Amino acid sequence: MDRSPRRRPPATLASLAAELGISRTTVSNAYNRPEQLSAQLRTRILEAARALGYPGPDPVARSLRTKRAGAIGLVLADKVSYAVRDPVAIAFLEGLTEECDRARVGLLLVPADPDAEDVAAVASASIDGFVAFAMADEDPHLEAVLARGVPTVICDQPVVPGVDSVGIDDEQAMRAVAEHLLALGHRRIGVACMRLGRAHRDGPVDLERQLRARYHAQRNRLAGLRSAFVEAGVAWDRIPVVERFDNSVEAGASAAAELLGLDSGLTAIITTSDVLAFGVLQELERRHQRVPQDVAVTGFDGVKDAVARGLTTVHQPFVEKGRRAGQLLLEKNPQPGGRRVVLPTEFLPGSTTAAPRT
Amino acid sequence: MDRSPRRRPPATLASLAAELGISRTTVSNAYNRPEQLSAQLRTRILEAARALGYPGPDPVARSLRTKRAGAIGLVLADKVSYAVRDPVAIAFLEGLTEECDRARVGLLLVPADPDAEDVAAVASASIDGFVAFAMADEDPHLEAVLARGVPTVICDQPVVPGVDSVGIDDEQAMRAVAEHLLALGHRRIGVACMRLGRAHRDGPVDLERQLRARYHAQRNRLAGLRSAFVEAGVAWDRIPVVERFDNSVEAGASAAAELLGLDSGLTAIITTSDVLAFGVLQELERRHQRVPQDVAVTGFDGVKDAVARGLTTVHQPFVEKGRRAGQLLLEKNPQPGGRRVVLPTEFLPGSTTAAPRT
DNA sequence: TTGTATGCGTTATCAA
DNA sequence: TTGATAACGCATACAA
Repeated sequence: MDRSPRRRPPATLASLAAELGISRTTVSNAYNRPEQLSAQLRTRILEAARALGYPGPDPVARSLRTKRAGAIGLVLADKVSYAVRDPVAIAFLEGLTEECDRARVGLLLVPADPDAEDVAAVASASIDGFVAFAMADEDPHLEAVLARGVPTVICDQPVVPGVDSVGIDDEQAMRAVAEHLLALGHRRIGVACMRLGRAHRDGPVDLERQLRARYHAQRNRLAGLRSAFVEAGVAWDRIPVVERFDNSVEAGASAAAELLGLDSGLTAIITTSDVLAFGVLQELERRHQRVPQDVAVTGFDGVKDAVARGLTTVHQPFVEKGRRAGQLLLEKNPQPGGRRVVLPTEFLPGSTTAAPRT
Repeated sequence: MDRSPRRRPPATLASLAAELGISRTTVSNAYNRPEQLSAQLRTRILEAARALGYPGPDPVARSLRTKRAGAIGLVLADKVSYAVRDPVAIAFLEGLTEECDRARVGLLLVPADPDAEDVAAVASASIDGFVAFAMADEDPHLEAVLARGVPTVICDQPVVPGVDSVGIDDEQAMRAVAEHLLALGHRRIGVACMRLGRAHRDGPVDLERQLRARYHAQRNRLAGLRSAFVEAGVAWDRIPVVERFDNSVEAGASAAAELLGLDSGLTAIITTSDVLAFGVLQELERRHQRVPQDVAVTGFDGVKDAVARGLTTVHQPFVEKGRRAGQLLLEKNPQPGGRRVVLPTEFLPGSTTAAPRT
């Protein structure tokens, strides 16, 4: 990544000025303040620049001087490639990039691999502000973001004093799902949730781990289920909960298999993401279990595919979430931080839930 | 976006060193070369940093000094938000971000609104290299990319001497579609293509405009159709071709309407993207025209949805395309530019094409 | 293990 | 309309 066709040291503003026998200021103005010099001189400068292979003012040096990078950074709890693989992340990006376009700033996707404690990418991102999306409570990458001291908006994370945040009421949203299934008469229900900590771990989750979950959204969604169950007189400790590190269809399928292994008489499986729910559906189909007759299934997020397939789920406005995050970060007249935006969710009953058979 | 809780001028490496009565070098080492100083001193420095609110070495200043930004830029022929809306762009990003993750660099999405001649974002992006994706031949943003003189890989664009490129054989790929329909017996065929120039323009396209199309992929796909038709003895100038600026379902629907207006006896509609094809299908359904019995439809790209819906299309390996672009740009041992990667495509006959009636 | 000196390439300020 | 000067904040070669 360093093949340059040049010989001599690359031209700079200074070398160009020297060559022309004029000052650096004038050369700088030729690029940044065209009206500050005669069109004639400007043309001469630009031509000399071309002749010398001067590519124009160095962006980094300019940023150093102007204290503007012209970009904001997005950090999420995973590799960069996750951001363009997960439908929820993509939808969030849709809203966020809309605001970037409006403000004419770039968006830097910053790597934050949960397997790596390597925070360098966060510390060395040349940006004017950060959006942190769905990160674990003590993720060092998150701490690095906060430590940068640049304007920041956090999403789907616990409130941090003085920092703007955007989110939903996960607990309340998930209660709707539980109440729906309970009202239908389900009692033997399994739960498949996403990662609860930064370490790879798949398997059953005890109450202790549920309460200590490091991911705000997962913790609160489980809490919503728990309180609804308890209120309905269903012993929560009888409800099998399994965790999957990856939020993938495959993970959902294996979670379903594990749940049915724990209790083959389950009449419903609740998941904390639509993607996991797709996996559950897949596994049930493989086992020739009918949905919803044999097993009811629910998701969370309300992504397009889920709605199209009639999955019972909860819609959260992820595009709007990204948009609001962008607005908070990019607004013209900076406000003091610490604002809190809570977006509404909507329970979407679908065709994957019904009353259990007798 | 500028709310800082600080009073005095923000701390720097120098001010911190001064405060501690040590040299800047040592403070720098505390961050970048921990093994170069005693753990004790290092701790003292880091603590003082925290106390003074010093967020660590400034990334921009560091980049200026080290000549590394730790990020690459992606420029495509549209706003940033397009990159996360179009399924092909998303898939390309999937491959590209994989390589970013591997190389531990960030990805900067650079705005290049076709409506704006504003090239500043490209000129001022702090990056170590560029990927240019599907840009118009004389797009000023593309010229700005090339002018930057940083390592660059171009995708789905005409070869530029000395610049690495990745692409497919659009002409050949599209020929397969034409030959398929011709073999089935279709003769009255309409074509819906994507934008052929940077200016907004929807409507019929004459041969002149086809030949002068500024978008490499569109130009070649049309050429592929043309040569196949001519070879089969079908007069190309009888084939209605309509253009749509937006690559959207709505655009596809309106293109279908326009084509049927031009020739209500069409037995097949060819599109140059799956997304447009979805729109065509939608419009045909609205008109109670059956596919493929009344009208056959083809797409291009082979996106997931298209395959799932049985659209007759051409699959191109966009994920691999992004991956290869990333590899060329990020490889450890830089090679001289000018390499050319041409990826294979695959014609995928589906259920949306059949012989015309009678 | 620590410090000194220098330069990275630019823009802002102010004076001419 | 143009130019001189002074930062911007840091890392590196080299000396101590």
